[in-house]
Amino acid sequence: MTQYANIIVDIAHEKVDRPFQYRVPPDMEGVLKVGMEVSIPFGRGDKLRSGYVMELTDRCGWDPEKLKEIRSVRPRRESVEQQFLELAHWMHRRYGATMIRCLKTVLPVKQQVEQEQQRMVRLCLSGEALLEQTVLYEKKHAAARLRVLQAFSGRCEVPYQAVTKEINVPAGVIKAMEEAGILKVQAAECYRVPSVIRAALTRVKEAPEAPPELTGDQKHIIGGILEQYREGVRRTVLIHGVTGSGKTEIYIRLAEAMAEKKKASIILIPEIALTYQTVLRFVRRFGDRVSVLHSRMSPGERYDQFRRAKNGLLDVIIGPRSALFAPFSDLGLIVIDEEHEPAYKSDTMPRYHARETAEARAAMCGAMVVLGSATPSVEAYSRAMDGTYTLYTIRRRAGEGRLPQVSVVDLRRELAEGNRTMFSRSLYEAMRQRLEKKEQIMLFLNRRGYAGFVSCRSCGSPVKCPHCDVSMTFHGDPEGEGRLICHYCGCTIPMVKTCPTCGSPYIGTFKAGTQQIQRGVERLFPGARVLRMDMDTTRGRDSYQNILQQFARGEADVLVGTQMIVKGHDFPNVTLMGVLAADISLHMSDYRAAERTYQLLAQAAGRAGRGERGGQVIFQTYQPDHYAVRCAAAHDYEQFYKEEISYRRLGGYPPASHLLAVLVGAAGEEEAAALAGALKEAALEAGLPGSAPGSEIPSGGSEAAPLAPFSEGLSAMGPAPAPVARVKDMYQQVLYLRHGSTSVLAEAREAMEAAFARWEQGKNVTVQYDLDPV
DNA sequence: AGCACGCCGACT
DNA sequence: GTCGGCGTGCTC
Repeated sequence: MTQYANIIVDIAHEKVDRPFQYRVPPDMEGVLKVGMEVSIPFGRGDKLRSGYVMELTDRCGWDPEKLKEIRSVRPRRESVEQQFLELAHWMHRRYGATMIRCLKTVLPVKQQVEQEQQRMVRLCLSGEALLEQTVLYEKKHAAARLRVLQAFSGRCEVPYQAVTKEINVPAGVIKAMEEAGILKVQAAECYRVPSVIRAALTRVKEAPEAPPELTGDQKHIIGGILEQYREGVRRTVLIHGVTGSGKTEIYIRLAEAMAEKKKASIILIPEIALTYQTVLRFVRRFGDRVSVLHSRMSPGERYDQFRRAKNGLLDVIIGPRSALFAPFSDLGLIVIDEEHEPAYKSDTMPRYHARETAEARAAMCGAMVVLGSATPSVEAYSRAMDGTYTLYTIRRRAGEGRLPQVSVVDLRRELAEGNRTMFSRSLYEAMRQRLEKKEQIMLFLNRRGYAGFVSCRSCGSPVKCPHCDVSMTFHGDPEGEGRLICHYCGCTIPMVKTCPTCGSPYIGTFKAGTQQIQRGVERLFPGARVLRMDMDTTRGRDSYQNILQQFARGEADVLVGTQMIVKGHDFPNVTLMGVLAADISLHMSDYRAAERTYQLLAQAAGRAGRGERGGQVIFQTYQPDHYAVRCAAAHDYEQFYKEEISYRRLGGYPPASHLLAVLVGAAGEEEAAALAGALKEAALEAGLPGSAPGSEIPSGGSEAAPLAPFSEGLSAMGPAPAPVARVKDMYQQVLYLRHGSTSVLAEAREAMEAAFARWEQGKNVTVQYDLDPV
């Protein structure tokens, strides 16, 4: 079957950075696997080069006569590259992106443009000898060589790139000159140290500080994890600890224990959570053996950190999900802080999830994964509940801090009693008191899921899809006629005039922005200084930090903002946190709506009263009885989880099953729908087993043990117009496939890929796959 | 990247 | 002629 192999040759140059096809010798069939390193003849002359098997196939895409044969399989190297190849292959199978895309995600090594600039050409001649050589070349009319010599006028080193690109000298000439002893090419190994690290290093030198005393909880957890590690158990650990419970200190101690064993650690954080304070704490303990990655770094600077990791100069790297691919050859620990954050899911192909990928990488090199969150994802917590993960819970905060008192205000009541403003009477009263006492206030407008959601202002009910139990989305002119669409199954109904639950006419789309709220506060409390933080006011480079610092310095009394104000920094003078419409995010047309709402509300509640003054939190909501609101107010994650997981089981949503989103794009609306329909047919008719025990794609032993699968067979929802139905004049349709096993979904994907290859009508069609989309 | 091929002017 | 050197194009 697999007579041909697509192979990438191990030459770092764009010109050959694509697969070449080779014949698989008969005796290698069955032995040869994707990811293996092989010896192949490449180019003229029959010198053998090394290459990596990208794909095995029975289709020949070249003149069969001209194909060369693989010579031999190279012995498996225990290198990081080998591990990453395996990891790329795992991603390819699990997430369905092309092998090359997976490789590029995993091996940032191929971006050697920057590194090329590091390569220097040095002149070995001087004075007399140089002059002699120049005369000789002039005589021979060796123009290229003369150009090289001229390039050295006034300096003794020239970048290699400058010689080949700018003065257009062939690499062969440089090589010949090097062999003649005129030049020397050398790679200058110098690393740029990120400025944050440099600043922290000076600070630490000037003001050293002893590591903090551990609390009982911390000691217990660190001891437990290290004991599990010593015993060779590599079960993922989930630390469920409220904000301020000292999780960072646990990560630091674990990384220290690893460093003692000469093993490296990767600390993943959501981009926004990386603060100078965190970096400083790590630098105090690891000095220059810790580094960071962040989005403001240039590709070269980022790559330098990877090189430091590869060359054994680092014990710890801190960064966003891409830090997962730091090339440590001896990795001991991967920490994922704020594990529930949606930022851990990639939004480009391959759409991998950092949690799953971390587990896959850890399994390949014997490392351990530790997750931390104050509001764990339902996926992670369900694994803790079924024993796949080890769970540690910290209920107390590390310092004196107490959890703030949360009160829930029913906005339906306010409406019924004639209050049509955005501020309930109790929020108004609380704000008045704080302003009088010169304490600070944060107002959080939960805008996630804001677009197009329709709900009743009398009873609080959103309009839900009759089939899918998720909120429907309004499409059309807000003032005129419109329709409601379910983005899971495509079900469409005309816009309702009265509430289907209570019959009230007060139903419609929610209209309020941070700007209106800012104006509202200024009108109600003239003299109050109000700062606003949202997408509009944080467009500039440092505006995000600037606004937070202004507020921290006490230059404003009220900070109004969207999600970005609930994560991050502590403001000891903030004693009131108001959430203006706690339930908005419940209306996202997404099965994760309740989970996201709980997380945002819990985070918001954690923002107030971090100082010794204690704090008050007010949730305004149209749905005070919803469990996400109720449980967040009571700081009761366990209760929230119980209600949420039963809803997921009932609806057959992850983690009770797995969903594969298929995003189809085409130039025409009909074509997109037709292709999506054809793919659905192909998947359902592939004759896939209802359930296939033991056939899961391995993911480091932590694949969800299916919790009472929703239904035995493969089922499909849709196709429906995608939430953003038209992107760059391409019509998008989305189709969902559901099954308890990711490997069955992978097979379904293969069937769809085959159907897609057959389609090719109009050419301008795209398909993207997204496993367990966020 | 690395190699061969075709081209060009210079010199035994 | 042919040799040393240059620039280009191709590699399954």
